[in-house]
Amino acid sequence: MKIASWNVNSLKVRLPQVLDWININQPDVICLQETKQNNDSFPHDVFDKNGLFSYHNGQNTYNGVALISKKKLTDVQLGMPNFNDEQKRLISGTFTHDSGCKHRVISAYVPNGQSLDSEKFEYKIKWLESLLLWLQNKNDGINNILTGDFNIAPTELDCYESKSWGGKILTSPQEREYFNKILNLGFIDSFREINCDSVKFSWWDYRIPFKRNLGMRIDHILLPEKLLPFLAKAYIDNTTRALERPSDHAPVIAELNFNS
DNA sequence: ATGGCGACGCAACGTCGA
Repeated sequence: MKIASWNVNSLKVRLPQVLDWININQPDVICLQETKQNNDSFPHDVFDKNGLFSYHNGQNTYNGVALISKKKLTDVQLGMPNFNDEQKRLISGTFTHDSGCKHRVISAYVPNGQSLDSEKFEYKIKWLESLLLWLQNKNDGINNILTGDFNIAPTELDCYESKSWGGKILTSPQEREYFNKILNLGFIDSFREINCDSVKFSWWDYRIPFKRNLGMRIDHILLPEKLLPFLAKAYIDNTTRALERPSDHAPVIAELNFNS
């Protein structure tokens, strides 16, 4: 099973790149963030034509999350019932393997937070609290695969110039504490499991030339601990960042091998 | 080099992202 997560920063602009990427990489499920469009204008027909099932929790201008899957998903839910959120930042659905085994795949777009003393940061913390509660209550026996743009660089390895960023938004102790609280629910950071000490990024500011590689690793695929024995690969495809008119984020990928 | 770029809504440039 190949799972990918990509903050596309406008699906309207990035749709051709997303289709190309899917055709080349053949993910079973790809989770998108920042589609920046309403459900009415979502290109379900385009995905249909490519033999893909698509599900969207949409919003114009900001936010918007989607699941694109080779198989039909069940129990698709928009948002978190325990948090009445005007911003469309979460969608989940259950993927059933040929074996009958089920996995709930979650596409999350965690708020950015702007700065530690802003109201947006309070909203980010509230949002993360709700996510923790929601995950705790999802104890129906189906494994949760939590993917998305977390807007948190978990450790110093995940951020260029950790001295200058240290403590600021995306790298603060508070945010990292919440990331660890999520892990403590029984998740593993798939990328870090496979790449113990490598420095790789999933986002690069548009204003700094990509070739300088001043980025952060803020997009993640978190797997239930019990899936660790099946984790074959976890990586970031930063080639998309060098394309013409790129998203500022690159796809992150985890491959699970249930056959051996 | 804490500068700069890109998307959006809207039809000029302010807001937001990370």
